[in-house]
Amino acid sequence: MIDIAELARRSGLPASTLRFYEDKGLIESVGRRGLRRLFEPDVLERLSLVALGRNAGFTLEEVAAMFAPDGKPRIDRAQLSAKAAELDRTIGRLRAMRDGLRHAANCPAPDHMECPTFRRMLKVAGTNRSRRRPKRMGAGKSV
Amino acid sequence: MIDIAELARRSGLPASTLRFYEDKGLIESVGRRGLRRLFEPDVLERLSLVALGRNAGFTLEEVAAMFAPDGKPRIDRAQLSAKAAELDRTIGRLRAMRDGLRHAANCPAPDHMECPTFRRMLKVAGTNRSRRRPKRMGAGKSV
DNA sequence: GTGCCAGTTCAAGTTAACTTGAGGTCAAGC
DNA sequence: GCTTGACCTCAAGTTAACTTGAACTGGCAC
Repeated sequence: MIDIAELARRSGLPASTLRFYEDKGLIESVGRRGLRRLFEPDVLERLSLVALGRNAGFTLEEVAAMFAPDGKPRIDRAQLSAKAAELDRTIGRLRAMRDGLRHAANCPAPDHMECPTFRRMLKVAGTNRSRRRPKRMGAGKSV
Repeated sequence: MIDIAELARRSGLPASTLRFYEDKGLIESVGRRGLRRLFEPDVLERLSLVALGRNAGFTLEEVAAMFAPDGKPRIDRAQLSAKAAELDRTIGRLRAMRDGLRHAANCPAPDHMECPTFRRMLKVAGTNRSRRRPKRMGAGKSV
């Protein structure tokens, strides 16, 4: 049984986030001392799972859905594969973009618009429109 | 001189977005026919540049700053290099995550928590916390 | 027993990048 | 000349993931 301050310290997450996560059903407190929440230490593992899911690009809602009602992780392999494939596509796009940026940074052309590589990037940028992708990247402190 | 409907059609962006972009200083209209905005056709290239920047992970504000007051792109090579390096780090993280997801999707362990690879991912997820990264991914329709 | 301070609740604010809605305008077609 | 519908403005709403603020509470040290 650890209190919220302790959990915050050990997880590196602010207490406000822990309350928010509890509200969202991502973690559970097991009681109170006064008003103060008490958690089981294994919530730390749970928080790692949440950080992992967020890192992989899942939304908090998706992460929440990955826990069975009993609290055990219930991970859908097809969903993981799908996310892996999505990451793979993202990686491809980012690599092209990175290479293009590097080129542009070193390109001798006085005006970028005259550089063929730059113009090719422009074309690529104009392709592949897919509306509304969340895709926030951030990790979680060591837990 | 094309009107906003034409620009919307050719850029694939809704008129509301074009107005929004004008408001943000990303594009400029050169006049009106009645209330209706009129644009020079080269705004299309400008929109491609915006799409490119967004693809590379710049915010709209950063993209706006890339245009000199005279309207010509004024691109900071150091900034491009920095963004390339940032993309490179992101790519590394995503690759690790993708590989981990693939493994987890195929892992025979009955409970993911018993899989060493999965546990390693958990550890990694717990590292590398960097607050507030926007990182929206989306492209722009052919322009 | 009492005051402190870290906790609590709940609503509202934040950021990015847009979208939506209400109410208004006007060029063009009939 | 009148209707119409696409465009206009401006404010407010949307989403994700939190943070912040105001008002309150209660275990613990003294």
